[in-house]
Amino acid sequence: MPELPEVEVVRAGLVRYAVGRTIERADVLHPRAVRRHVAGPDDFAARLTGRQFTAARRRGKYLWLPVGGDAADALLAHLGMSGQLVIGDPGCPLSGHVRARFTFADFGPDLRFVDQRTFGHLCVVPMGAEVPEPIAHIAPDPLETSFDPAAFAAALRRRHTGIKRALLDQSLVSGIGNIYADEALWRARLHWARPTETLRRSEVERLLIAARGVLAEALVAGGTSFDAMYVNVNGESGYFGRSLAVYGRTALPCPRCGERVRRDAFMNRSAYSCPHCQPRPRHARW
DNA sequence: CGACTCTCCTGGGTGC
DNA sequence: TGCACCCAGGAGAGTC
Repeated sequence: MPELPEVEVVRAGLVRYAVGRTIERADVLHPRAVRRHVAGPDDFAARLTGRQFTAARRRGKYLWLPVGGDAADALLAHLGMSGQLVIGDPGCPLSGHVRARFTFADFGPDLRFVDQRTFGHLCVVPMGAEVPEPIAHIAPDPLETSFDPAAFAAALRRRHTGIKRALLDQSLVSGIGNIYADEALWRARLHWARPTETLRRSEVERLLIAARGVLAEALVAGGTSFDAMYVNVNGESGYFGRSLAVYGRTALPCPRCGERVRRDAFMNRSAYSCPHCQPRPRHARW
């Protein structure tokens, strides 16, 4: 699933393969892909046709590509669970899950938005501020220079919820999803249901170091892939999956102590942790 | 406003 | 073999 490292790998690929190119045609192949573009698929395509991608930016799991021209607009994208932005040969037939395609005036490789589970989306938004208005509520991510660790620690301890739920809240800290939340908590030796208001400063500090570490290492590895669900713009998979300590490793040994990894039901999904390194707190909250 | 649940979607896996 | 189910999960809408 694309989280911060995977989205950043895609962003870097877009800088290389899309920025500087002029869109000749935008085709929406599945209306759901542009459901957040309220004016509809035709308007979406019209707003991009003939315009040039001038940059590729990211905040958390959101990507946007400003387009040059009369209006200051940007193509905003979220990959959801299974979304990919990949380059392709315009002469080759499109696979079944291509939801949108952009062809370029230079007749070079096209850009395809592929999304099997259709949780991802694209829209064209006005670029007024530093960050597009629809994602103004998304907090900086832990690798951004504008990320304020002290403000994060204070906000975290004002919350009354479980630490994992807080890590997944993109308005508190962005870029972290189910995989890296579990991995960061394991590194920091914190249980996922630990109440945020009981966290000590030193524990928040440990958690931030853990989160930054796991995100940075995954980024270097090109992201996490379990299958072809996540790929870079060239269709290649990352290899961080082999470095995961607990995520998806039910009953396998904890790399630190050897205890068997447990899987708990959490918010209609899963939380993976080590029963020894991450003991359940007295007053669990989730 | 904060905390929390529900909903959207597809295809691979599983149990009967 | 077929079919009903379950599961993966990001984030916004909705509820209390």
